[in-house]
Amino acid sequence: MLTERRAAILGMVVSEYISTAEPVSSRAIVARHHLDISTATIRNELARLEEDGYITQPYTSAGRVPSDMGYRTFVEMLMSEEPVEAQEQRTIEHQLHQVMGGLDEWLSLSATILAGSVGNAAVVTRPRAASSRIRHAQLVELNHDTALLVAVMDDGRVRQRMLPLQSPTSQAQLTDRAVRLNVRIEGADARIARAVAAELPDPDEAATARAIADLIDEQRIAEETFLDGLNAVLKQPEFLDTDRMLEAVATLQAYRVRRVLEQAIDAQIGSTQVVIGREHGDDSMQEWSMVISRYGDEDAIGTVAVIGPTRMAYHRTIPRVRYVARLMSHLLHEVRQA
Amino acid sequence: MLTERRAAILGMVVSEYISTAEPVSSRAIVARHHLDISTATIRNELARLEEDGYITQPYTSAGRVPSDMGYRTFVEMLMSEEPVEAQEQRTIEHQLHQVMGGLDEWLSLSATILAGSVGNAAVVTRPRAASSRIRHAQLVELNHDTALLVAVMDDGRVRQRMLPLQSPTSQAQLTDRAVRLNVRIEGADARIARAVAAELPDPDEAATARAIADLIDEQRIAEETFLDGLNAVLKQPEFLDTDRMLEAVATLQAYRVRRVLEQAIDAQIGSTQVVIGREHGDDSMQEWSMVISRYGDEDAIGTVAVIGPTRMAYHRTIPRVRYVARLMSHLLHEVRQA
DNA sequence: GTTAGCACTCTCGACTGGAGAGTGCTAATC
DNA sequence: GATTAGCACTCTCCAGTCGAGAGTGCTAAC
Repeated sequence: MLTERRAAILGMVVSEYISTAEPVSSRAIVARHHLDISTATIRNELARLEEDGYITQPYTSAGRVPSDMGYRTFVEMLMSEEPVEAQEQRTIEHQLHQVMGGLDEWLSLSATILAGSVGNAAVVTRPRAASSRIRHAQLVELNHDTALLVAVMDDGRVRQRMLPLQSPTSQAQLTDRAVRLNVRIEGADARIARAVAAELPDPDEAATARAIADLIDEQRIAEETFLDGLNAVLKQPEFLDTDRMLEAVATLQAYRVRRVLEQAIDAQIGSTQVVIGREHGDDSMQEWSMVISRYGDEDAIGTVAVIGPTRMAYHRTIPRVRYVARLMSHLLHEVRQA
Repeated sequence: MLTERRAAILGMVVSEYISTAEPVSSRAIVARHHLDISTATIRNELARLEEDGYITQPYTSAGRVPSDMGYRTFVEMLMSEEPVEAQEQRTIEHQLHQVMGGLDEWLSLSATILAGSVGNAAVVTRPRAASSRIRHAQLVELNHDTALLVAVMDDGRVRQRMLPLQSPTSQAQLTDRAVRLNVRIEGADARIARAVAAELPDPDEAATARAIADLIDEQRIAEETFLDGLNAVLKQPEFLDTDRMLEAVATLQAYRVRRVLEQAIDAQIGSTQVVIGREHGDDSMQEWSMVISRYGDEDAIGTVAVIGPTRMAYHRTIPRVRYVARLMSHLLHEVRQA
């Protein structure tokens, strides 16, 4: 049973370990918190905590290190979140508002900002429409037998694709064709676009509509991710070893990270999910934690996440991920609002 | 003076060191090449080569390691390029042609392919127009007081920007405005677009033209880079040390790499430039080499480069960089051809 | 239940002492 | 004069050792 005192001691072990990265000794606990009980008492409690699986010893007679379960308990019950100060909020918003480029710049920048703010790697995915629709299509002549199809999607994203043409077509004709197509497919999802394609007699026009349908589909599937903060993570003491560092680089760039984001897809917007170490299904992620938050609205959903070693400053990271996610929701709303 | 025999020995030292990453001993040279001269003779020659600055010793009585000048001589005079076999060419082209996405996908993929092919990091920059021009603009309604400006550039790149509107405008009006604008600014560079803006009485139309001018300018300046192969580089034995590895990650992600690419801007298209170690102006690049090639034509120029430790398989890297650059030129030509 | 005291365990850094690789030099040889 | 065998010398690298130090678990007393 986790008595009140034991819980308090666990909290001290976790936060001490988070800040020092060194196994925590009974003496360190007493000294740091000026406790009125002796180190021996602490040791007794530590022994119980270890028995119950909250902490472990790297080797006999070393200090204690939190287990995944220890971190979990810390996150759920013990920590108090460190709020994002008004000053920091202003700095972040300022940085983000300076870029009037487009969605991509925002996403990339927000990953950079978040990574910097928490000292670990950050991933931001492009928002993905629950059901993607096209807003507007345009055709631009590239050469006599190729056009560029530019499609603006529901969520403000712009996609393009080259389109081989059966018969030579001028820019005027292409514009005309786009205008006619737009009337029929504006607001269409992939299924409707394909239905429209089937009805069109002209092979080039039908191909255009099919290409649009493909783009809508891809839009729904492709989840592009923006990663930053590799340097910050690699400086963490857990990677002070070339093998671990290489592994870390590989892990962060691998597909696995996206898998985790996928799995968190059922999370509520606004809520923040924490996945700690072995809680990942994936073995290769067992030394990593992720703090994940969804942003967007019922129509399009993206993900903001921070990745780092399980020894992560959860009390700082969680509110910051949540804050950036909320910010991204607002930004996205501004763009999507029709 | 670099006698013929001495040059031959230098070549052996360099290629041996490139493949083993170990200081090369006199014995290794004789053994590897079944020479009929003794190790003592080799040692005499090595002493001369060292005196002349082509090689160095990491410490007294260790084997020899090429200096930057040694590599330079190797690249200029001694090596014979290893051609890209037909089989490899086919594989690369196949991979590249499978993506019918757009310029960005090509660039990113070509960096990945090149990195994989040479076992080092590769950078590909987006082609930058010598003088950028707009081909086509389109306006899409986002909400009642914001429109999305989508501009297709001369080189097939699509740029977008949100545009605040003074007065509410319907999509029909926006389309109409775009059509009128296109007549005036198609093919315009930034200067002309600005001149057009000055003549337009409607403030929203003028703002649109100005935004287009800005996009054209940015188009010319922004040199987005696609980097891949971080993992491959970090596996090189020169980074078998956490400090060096961290430094390597930082160097590769830093702005410096782009500086080097900028400096190589005067290179001829088709030619391949090699910058070795201290030949970089930058101190922090003194352990790195880059093989750089330009691609494109007189209208738009991009860069393909490989980055790795000075101990790089130049004879393999140079022809592969050249080959990929040529390939990119062709691809770009297909897109740009009007 | 708490605590002082103490023996015990384990890591870590410093030190040491070859073994091995490779050179430079000298003197003999072609 | 170039080449080569022989050998002393230098330096690295690795394995082993040792002691200091940190921290625990246990016991016995409070």
